[in-house]
Amino acid sequence: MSKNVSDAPLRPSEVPVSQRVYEQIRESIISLEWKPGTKLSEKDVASEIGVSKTPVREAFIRLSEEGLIEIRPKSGSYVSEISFEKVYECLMLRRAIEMAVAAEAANRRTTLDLVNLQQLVERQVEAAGAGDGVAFFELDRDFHQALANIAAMPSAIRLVHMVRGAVSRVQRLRISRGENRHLQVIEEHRAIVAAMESRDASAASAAMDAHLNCVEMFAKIIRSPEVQEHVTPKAS
Amino acid sequence: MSKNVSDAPLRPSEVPVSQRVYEQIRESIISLEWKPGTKLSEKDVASEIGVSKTPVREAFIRLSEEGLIEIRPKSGSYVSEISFEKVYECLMLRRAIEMAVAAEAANRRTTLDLVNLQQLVERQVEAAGAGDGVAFFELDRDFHQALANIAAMPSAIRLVHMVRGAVSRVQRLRISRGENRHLQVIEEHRAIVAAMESRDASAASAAMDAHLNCVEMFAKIIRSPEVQEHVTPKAS
DNA sequence: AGACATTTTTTGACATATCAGATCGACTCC
DNA sequence: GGAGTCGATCTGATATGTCAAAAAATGTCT
Repeated sequence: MSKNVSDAPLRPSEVPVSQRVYEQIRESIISLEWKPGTKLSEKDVASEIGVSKTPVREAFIRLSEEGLIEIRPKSGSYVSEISFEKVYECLMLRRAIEMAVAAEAANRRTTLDLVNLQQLVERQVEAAGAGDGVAFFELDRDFHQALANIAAMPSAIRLVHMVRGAVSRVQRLRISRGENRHLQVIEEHRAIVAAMESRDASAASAAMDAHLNCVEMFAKIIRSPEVQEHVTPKAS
Repeated sequence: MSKNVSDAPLRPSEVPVSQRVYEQIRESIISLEWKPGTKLSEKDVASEIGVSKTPVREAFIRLSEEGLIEIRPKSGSYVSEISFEKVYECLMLRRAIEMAVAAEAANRRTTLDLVNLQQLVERQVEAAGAGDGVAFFELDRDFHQALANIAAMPSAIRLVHMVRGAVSRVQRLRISRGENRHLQVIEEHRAIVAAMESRDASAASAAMDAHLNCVEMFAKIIRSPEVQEHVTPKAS
């Protein structure tokens, strides 16, 4: 009776604290709430979030593995600087991984998979029509994740997630700028689905290549004036 | 005086304990000294190595991120099972990443880079001639790492490292079997260098594709009887 | 005043302690 | 006899404490 079982079960055990801390810090970094170069003390962050140093430390480890923070032993932890080189590298890596995913998915897709992909694209059409950028963004993520599932490449999701961290900071800036290429994305997704339909691995790979054209993306990013302000000067 | 400064702990600060623990555990897993499914208790491993649980836990986190161990919260940590699906996925991912690296390296390589690559290949020829499998293996690693450096893609190295973990366990088995394709590897490396020389990104990518032909590699792995014994049965 | 040595403080690396969930076996009740 | 239950115990998750290295502040000598 004393235990609340059905009241507002916050599920204190459902999701580990370290995971929550990780996501929270990651969001703070990606949203540029914590600017590049900011010093992060384990103790301070811990007390700010309201947990002990341990989960914060574990989150720091994971974040440093995906390059979002830099841990200088016995000295301090800092939010990683944004460099064009790093952004470009991550764009290339994501493209490479997703091309492989698309190719493999084209080989493995079932009829049901195809239908699901088509539905995802349709829902993206709706979201774009409704001007719901957030939903569109999530559906885009779902689309790529669905491809990874079809390809039976779960690790690819993890790798892409890691690599996207570096890009997200600058992408967020561009998105908030009002720019959107929803209609173009939908067409590109349709091209990928079409390749899936014909089980054409090379076509799927090529369509994904076009979808994640890193050169063009990078050019757009570079042009964005908001990004310029947040990027680290070349001399470093 | 009571503190031993020069006794056994040569450089207590040189390399972090958690890093050493990580490498040690990783080696134990990859060498199959710790077989898939083995239960790893933080406490036991800690006392076995002679450190506290904290660095062990940090090592566990990193190892679980690259899929070598599986942490079941509040229950236990286990050495991950080897599955053909996972091995094949990791082969594909590595190939995809390294193809991108090769393409970018072909675009960026300087004359000095080219010379260094050629020297690396020559040293591989010597190692192969001397039958020094270990040196050959290390030079192979150096070759791929050099490509990543030329391409200015440091994250690629990390990703490949993570992905290789899953493959290393079965590759180790094949290597110990006496099989080696040193001469073939050298030829493939030469093809990559040739593409570098002509700054031909697509040729470099294709050469790397041939070098890391995952279908063929996977077929060889599957055939290997030693591997069969260590892989997890499909039903699981 | 400026460069160097010292100390003081901050910080993360690591150790230890505590807590709560998961497991498994013994026991009970049907 | 078997299914369900309860709890002893093991385990990882988290909190707290300790310590040494690095950076910053201070003092000192030239």
